[in-house]
Amino acid sequence: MAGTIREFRIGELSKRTGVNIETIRYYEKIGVMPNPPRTPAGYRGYREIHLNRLRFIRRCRQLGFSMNEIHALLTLVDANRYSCSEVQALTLRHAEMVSNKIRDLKQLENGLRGIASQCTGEQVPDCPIIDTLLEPGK
Amino acid sequence: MAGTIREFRIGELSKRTGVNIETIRYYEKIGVMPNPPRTPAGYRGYREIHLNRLRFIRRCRQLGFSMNEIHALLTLVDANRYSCSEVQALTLRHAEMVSNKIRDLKQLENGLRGIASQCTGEQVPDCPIIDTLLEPGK
DNA sequence: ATAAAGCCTGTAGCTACTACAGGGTCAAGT
DNA sequence: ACTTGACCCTGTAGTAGCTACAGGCTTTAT
Repeated sequence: MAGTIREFRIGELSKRTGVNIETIRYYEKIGVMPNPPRTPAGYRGYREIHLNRLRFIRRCRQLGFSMNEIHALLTLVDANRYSCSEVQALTLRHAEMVSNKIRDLKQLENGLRGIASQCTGEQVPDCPIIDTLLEPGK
Repeated sequence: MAGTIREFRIGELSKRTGVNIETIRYYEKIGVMPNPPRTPAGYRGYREIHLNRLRFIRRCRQLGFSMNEIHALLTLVDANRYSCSEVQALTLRHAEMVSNKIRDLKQLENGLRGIASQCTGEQVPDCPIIDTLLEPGK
């Protein structure tokens, strides 16, 4: 019983991870997922190890890591010579980028609400938003 | 003197707006910038009107509007039958999207800092971040 | 006269996928 | 045995919003 390793197809991998089939094949092409063994008919045969790896990737994506960053993480993991501090550094660097983006978006939102608040909201063809956007000056 | 309309080339338009040359031609191709008149040699000839329009577009982009949204705004402006309330609605709709994005990114940042805080930061090859990412469960 | 700077078109590349087209394979039902 | 439908395969093209050439013409300055 122990030792019985069940293989499954890409469709099952897709359903169990929530990553869609084309995306899995794409991950294989760009090298973040390994080339799995094939059946005689050419079907990909996956195992638990692939499931874990794909979940790892999916979680990283949900955390907003780029494929490059994920690649870096996986390289560390694959080499089995990653150190906690390296991974932490990568993570915090990414968190910095995220908080910068938040800051930018907040400014942007303020800008938008600011110009929108100047509108009367009436049905007149003369709008402070448009006027603002058309103003000269770089 | 008044009435002397100076034409200028794409390079000058680019410098005065901060939008680069290829992007200007791209905007022309997708129809947000008009086809300008050409010199006999085929050079594009721009005037103040183009400058204003391009600045409008650039500002919209800085405010995070998609090209589709900009297209919609410009169509309203071009038809000269826009109403302030339409423009305001479009702007507020966009502001909503921005604040949603901010909310998502904040969650994301919390997630990242949360897992990073579990690290010792030491040079050991065993990392709670990696462990977390490798955990089973969809 | 020539060299440099500027312009032209058109195509390919970037991210991270998604959506086909056109085909092969497999298991179940008749 | 045969057919149907679900599944899988490869490869290409599309998405957004640009950017970066390649290869060639024009204009300007020396």
